[in-house]
Amino acid sequence: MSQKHATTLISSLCSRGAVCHARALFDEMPERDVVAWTAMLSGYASNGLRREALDVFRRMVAAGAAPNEYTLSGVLTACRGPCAPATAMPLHAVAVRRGVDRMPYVVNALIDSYASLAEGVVDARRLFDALGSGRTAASWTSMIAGYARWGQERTGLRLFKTMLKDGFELSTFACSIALHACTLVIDLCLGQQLHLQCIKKALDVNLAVVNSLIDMYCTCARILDARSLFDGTPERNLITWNTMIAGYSQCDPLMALQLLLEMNDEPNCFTLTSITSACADLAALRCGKQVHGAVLRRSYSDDLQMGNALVDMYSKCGSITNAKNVFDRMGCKDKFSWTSMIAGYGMNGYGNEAVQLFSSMIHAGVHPDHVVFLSLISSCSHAGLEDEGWNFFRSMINEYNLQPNKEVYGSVVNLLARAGSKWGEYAFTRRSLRGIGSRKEAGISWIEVMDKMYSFTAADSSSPQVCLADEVLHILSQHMDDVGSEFCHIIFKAT
DNA sequence: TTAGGGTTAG
Repeated sequence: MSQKHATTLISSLCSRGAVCHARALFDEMPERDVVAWTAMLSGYASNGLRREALDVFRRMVAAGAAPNEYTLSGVLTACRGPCAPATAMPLHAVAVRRGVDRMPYVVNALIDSYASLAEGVVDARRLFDALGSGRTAASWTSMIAGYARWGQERTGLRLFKTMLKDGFELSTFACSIALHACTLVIDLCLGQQLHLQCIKKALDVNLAVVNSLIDMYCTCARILDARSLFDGTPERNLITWNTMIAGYSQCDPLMALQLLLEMNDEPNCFTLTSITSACADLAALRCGKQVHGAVLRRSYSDDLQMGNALVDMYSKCGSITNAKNVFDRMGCKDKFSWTSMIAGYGMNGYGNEAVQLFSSMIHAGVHPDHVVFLSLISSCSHAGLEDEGWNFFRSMINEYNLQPNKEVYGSVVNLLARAGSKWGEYAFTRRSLRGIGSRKEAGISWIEVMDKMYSFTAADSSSPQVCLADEVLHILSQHMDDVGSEFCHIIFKAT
């Protein structure tokens, strides 16, 4: 077999996923030119075998074969994202040395690789700007996707509009990325405009576009629009099902379970995470345990998001021992894992455990946010740990420089109101809160509410909660909507 | 004979 034929065969085998056969053939080749090396490494890269792709590249260089523009764009594909086996920079240097760094495919692959890391977005933009009129549709989409990926969705959407102004046709790629950006910033209006454009240009037959549309409608609380698209799609893939199930798990958990039963595909890790979350919302412990069994059978236990969802589910189902078991077995934990477990302790009345776990979290080097403090203060409130809760509130502001949001204020008010007879000990409340500064929420300053509560308490310390009730309820009825629920809970209990 | 961009979970 000639080298040319062998190379064609390697490429063909890889495109069908038969990478091992391709590699066997590659190893048997007596001689390999740059095309053969490139076919092998690109084959690995396109099958997600990134380390292998990079390994072939290194062996190729060691063997003295000179990489060309095809090689560079192939190996750069393997070097995207935070888990990439290498970063773009050394490959960029190779491309410069070989004189191929300005070739369109190579530049686009470089933009894509740089923009796959948060710290590389600026470098990607520099390359993108330098391209000028040499930009292709792929340059635009890689750059827009880079912005959307790293929290600069608005910049991405502005670039998307510039792209259209510059005369580039709306492609399925650009459209799905732009829709994803709309989803991230919850821009239903732009999302709907894009939907209309999709219909006009017949892009709505593309599954990635449809999936992005479904996701956008689910996130923008238009579940019926999402469902109508879902029902109207003749071809659905696992992502379509997962997106719809995830949408339902947020607003109609029973329907999420129903959809799982209708699904023909084998559920994956994404599916089971959403289903676990649906079970959590329904407090359906038996169902949740079955899902956990399915997770174990499929070896999804090591997945971080899956673990977090299971901790949350067991916590909300009141099974704190199971929650802790899952938490302890998690090989890798993030902020959400700790928050779910702390909140789990709190909602099940284990205030001391929540406080201890917070210490462990700090010890583990995880930086707390509003949600952690909200869980903690709420845990302390439920467990009668007023002093601890109040100290956490102060530490949130003074040590961690976090401005309390309305939920945290609500929880603190709850904490103080529950203190009951100890209320007098919090005489410093008003002064301390004044120090924080006034915060207007829904037309009323929380400080004003706290002031009111304080003044009524001071006026009749024998029955502070009852005294609070009428006045606070009056304020709430005039100015509060959803944020008042925590107050109302206290008030109804007190009166 | 070798190369590119997109969509799903807490």
